[in-house]
Amino acid sequence: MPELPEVEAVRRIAERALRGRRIIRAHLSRRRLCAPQTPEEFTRAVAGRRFTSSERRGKNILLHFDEVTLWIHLRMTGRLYPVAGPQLRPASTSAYFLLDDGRTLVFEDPRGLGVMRAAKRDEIEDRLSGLGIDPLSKTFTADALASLARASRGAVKPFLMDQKRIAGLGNIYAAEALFRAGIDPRRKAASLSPARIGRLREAIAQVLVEAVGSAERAYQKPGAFAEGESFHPAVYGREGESCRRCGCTVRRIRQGGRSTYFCPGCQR
DNA sequence: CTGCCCCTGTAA
DNA sequence: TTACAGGGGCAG
Repeated sequence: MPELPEVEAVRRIAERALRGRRIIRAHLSRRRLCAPQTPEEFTRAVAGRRFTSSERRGKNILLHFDEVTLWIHLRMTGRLYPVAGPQLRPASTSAYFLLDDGRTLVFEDPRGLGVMRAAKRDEIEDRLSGLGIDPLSKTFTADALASLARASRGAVKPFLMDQKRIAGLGNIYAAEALFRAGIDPRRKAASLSPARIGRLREAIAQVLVEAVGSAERAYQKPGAFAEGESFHPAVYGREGESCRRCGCTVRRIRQGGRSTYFCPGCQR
């Protein structure tokens, strides 16, 4: 579920819950979550730590504490959110952190693909050093996108989802950005004209900023971790429906083992 | 690049 | 029952 906008919203919410706080203790009920670290090593590493700051790198969340950094990747179905007390965490919780103000930070993950690790900041930084440009950063310029595109050989949609080039775009927002830029997802990234690269860069930034806002609003609603509550995709998940802009039927194809949705009328 | 894997839930 | 799901790592 989470791409950059959802991850950024989760980070902001976690930051607010953790500011000025200390972790009393942690509990993990799914060993794989922190592998190869053992749950014992993990919980010992974070117990008693005081929160200092947080950051996001692509779809990764880094929570810095004195002496230790907590790295979290939500993958497909991970959820991280604070609840008022320990008794309020749901049965599907795979980890939780008791805070010194009585609240609990819950990590829920029905599919169990999410990952977490507690380690020194440098070690975490090393692991993330291969990530590409964050599309919300100032360095994500048309020139930067152009040089990345020139170096690629494949279709633009899988190109946009490659975290080593651009960090944070996933299946939904890659498709939505291409729709806004009017680009066929099957086109070779290297074949895009400078004008189209410029439009694509703009579309990416625009769709992500919009979606961060929606995600934050959706997550803040009590009880609802409902996704896409306010963000309405133009093409994603709309196979067979008509394009709201040109009326053509939205198509679904496969690229890199995943569904790509696009409008054959608007995207060329 | 593609295909397969990880794991569980949900819808057709 | 099968296909698919917004993640990524791996081998080929």
